[in-house]
Amino acid sequence: MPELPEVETVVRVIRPQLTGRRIACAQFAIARQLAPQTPPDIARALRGSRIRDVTRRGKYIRVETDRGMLLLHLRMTGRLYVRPEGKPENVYERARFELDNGRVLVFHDPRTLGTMRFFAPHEPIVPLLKIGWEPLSERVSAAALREKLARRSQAIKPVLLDQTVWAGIGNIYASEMLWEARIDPRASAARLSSARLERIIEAVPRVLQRALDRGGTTLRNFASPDGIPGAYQKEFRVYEREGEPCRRCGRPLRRIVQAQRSTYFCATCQR
DNA sequence: CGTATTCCCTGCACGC
DNA sequence: TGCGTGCAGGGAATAC
Repeated sequence: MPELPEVETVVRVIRPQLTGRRIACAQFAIARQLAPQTPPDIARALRGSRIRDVTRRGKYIRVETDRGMLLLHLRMTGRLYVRPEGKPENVYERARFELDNGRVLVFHDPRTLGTMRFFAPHEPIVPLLKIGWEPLSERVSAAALREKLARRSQAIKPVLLDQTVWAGIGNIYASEMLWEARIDPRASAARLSSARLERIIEAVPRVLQRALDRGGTTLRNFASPDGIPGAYQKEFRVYEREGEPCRRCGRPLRRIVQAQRSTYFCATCQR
């Protein structure tokens, strides 16, 4: 379940391992993860390319090469790491990129929900065109947020998951942020007061930065490419804490389902 | 346009 | 112990 802090952690580890390296060979096990492109398409495009940089935008990872950009999304169970050359370590290695230094970049993904696409130079990166603010680097005003939420009839929690508002927020941090901001996840996004919008604007980067400082969250399968698990799950205020006491008021936390996803909150101090 | 629904996929917790 | 069931969920596609 990589969200922004987990994806950023991945990028920080693999970036120095990849920058300047040449991709000697690319192999893909599951064509669907590349659709509408095909394994030979992307393999041909990447063979012999030089990696210039590895960056993040929202939950996307950009592997920028001199031949174009490989855009990766880990979805739920994707992992990226660099390992020594040799046999696949296990059956979940869905893509392998052999480097010019005897190492291999691996896209590891049991559930195969992750995606990979290649963009030629100057080709529009469509998935990134409509994506929203970068929570850790863009300062947002209450007026701008109000405008963005104006025609949204949904509750604020599902709206926080919409990547065209802020990019990088997922289900875990959305609940955590609303607890931090003391806002009811069921509140109508379009009708939030300015004071509440300001609290959200503060909580969004604060929660993500704290999680990033802990190396992200490790629940079932996330680990950074260097194998170090995240520690933010130890600081969950609400996520997966149904029935446990609120750390602010002591009342038992609740779980509800919004837009087919679990939301955790305190009905007493989130208003 | 926005919103709701379905689908993709496998590991794992759970109950019997 | 073994097995079936349902849930985990990001984003695309689809229907309305």
